[in-house]
Amino acid sequence: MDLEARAHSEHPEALRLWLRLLTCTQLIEKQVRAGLRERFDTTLPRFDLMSQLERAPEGMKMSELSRRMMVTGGNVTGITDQLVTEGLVERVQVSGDRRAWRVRLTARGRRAFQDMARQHEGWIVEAFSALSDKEIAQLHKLLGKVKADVQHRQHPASITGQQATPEIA
Amino acid sequence: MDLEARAHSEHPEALRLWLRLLTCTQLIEKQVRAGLRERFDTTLPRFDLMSQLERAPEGMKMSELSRRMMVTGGNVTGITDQLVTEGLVERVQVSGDRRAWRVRLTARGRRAFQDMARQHEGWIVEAFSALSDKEIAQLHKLLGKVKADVQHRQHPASITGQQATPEIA
DNA sequence: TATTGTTATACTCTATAACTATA
DNA sequence: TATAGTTATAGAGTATAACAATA
Repeated sequence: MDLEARAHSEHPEALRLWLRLLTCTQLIEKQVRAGLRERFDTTLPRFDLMSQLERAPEGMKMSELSRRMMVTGGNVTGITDQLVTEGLVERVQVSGDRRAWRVRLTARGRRAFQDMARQHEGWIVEAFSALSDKEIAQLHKLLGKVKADVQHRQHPASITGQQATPEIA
Repeated sequence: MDLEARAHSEHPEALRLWLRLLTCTQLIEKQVRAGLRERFDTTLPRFDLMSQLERAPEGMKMSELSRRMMVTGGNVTGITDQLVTEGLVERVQVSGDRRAWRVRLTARGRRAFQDMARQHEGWIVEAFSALSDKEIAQLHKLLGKVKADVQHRQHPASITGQQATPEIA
């Protein structure tokens, strides 16, 4: 991997691809953030945390949330505190380790999330409405290669292979 | 576009695609931000501004920078101020409109940018090294459809069609 | 000693809105 | 009046590091 050996503009296609990828993500992300703020008075990280918990009915430890959300632990504490105050999630003791918590959605949190998730899915479906089902699958597959490769390069020893982890990095 | 009519999880493929797109972008973006900070003590928005100027030898107005960078005008003022202080860009009067400026790279700014751009390109080429040239072209094309469609939906009257524009939004 | 989670802090990035100067 | 740019401000989002409690 000799970066210097790569002459400038020898690979302009990769660069153009990156700029386009970044633009697409930013465009969609801005729409989603605005929608979450306007309709549900919430933010993307809060929505992200709740969506992680929705698929873990028995809850998830702070450290696991941190890893999956790709942010450091202090931030997870802050977001969790907000959601606890609003009664949307709760901290439950982990039996056998009195340092750790499991965070899980409350009944109210689950209802609130389902409401948001339905709207959110509508925004996303609309964002990709220019693509056919086949094209969506193609895009998904190509990005899968990129993701696996980048993650492998960032965390060669990782076996879980699900998400990058700022806590480890 | 009846969002309510779209039953939950009726289009899980679009949702999965979005999560993967977001993850890929975040993974690469974190690498780029870290690299710019560690090696050049700079940030992505600063790099972005300079890269816009590199392709406009005669400079670019603040409003055009704002539109292309997809951020509001106040932020462009702040970033430009920093770069002016460091001697990397300069403000030039626009003849015929005493309200406006052209911002352009100084000779030193151009040299500094070329240095950063070479490294940056290396990081990006590496990030997409799992893809063949053909796959990169496919991905670029598919994302092009998404971009055009999302932008058209956000700014139906726009003729330029290059970038979303927070100043208009 | 190492790990889980919390606290405190600081900085980047961004949008909003009020403002000045000019068109 | 409208536009170009600036200023002031507030808030989201994030990382770092020091810390307490427990393993």
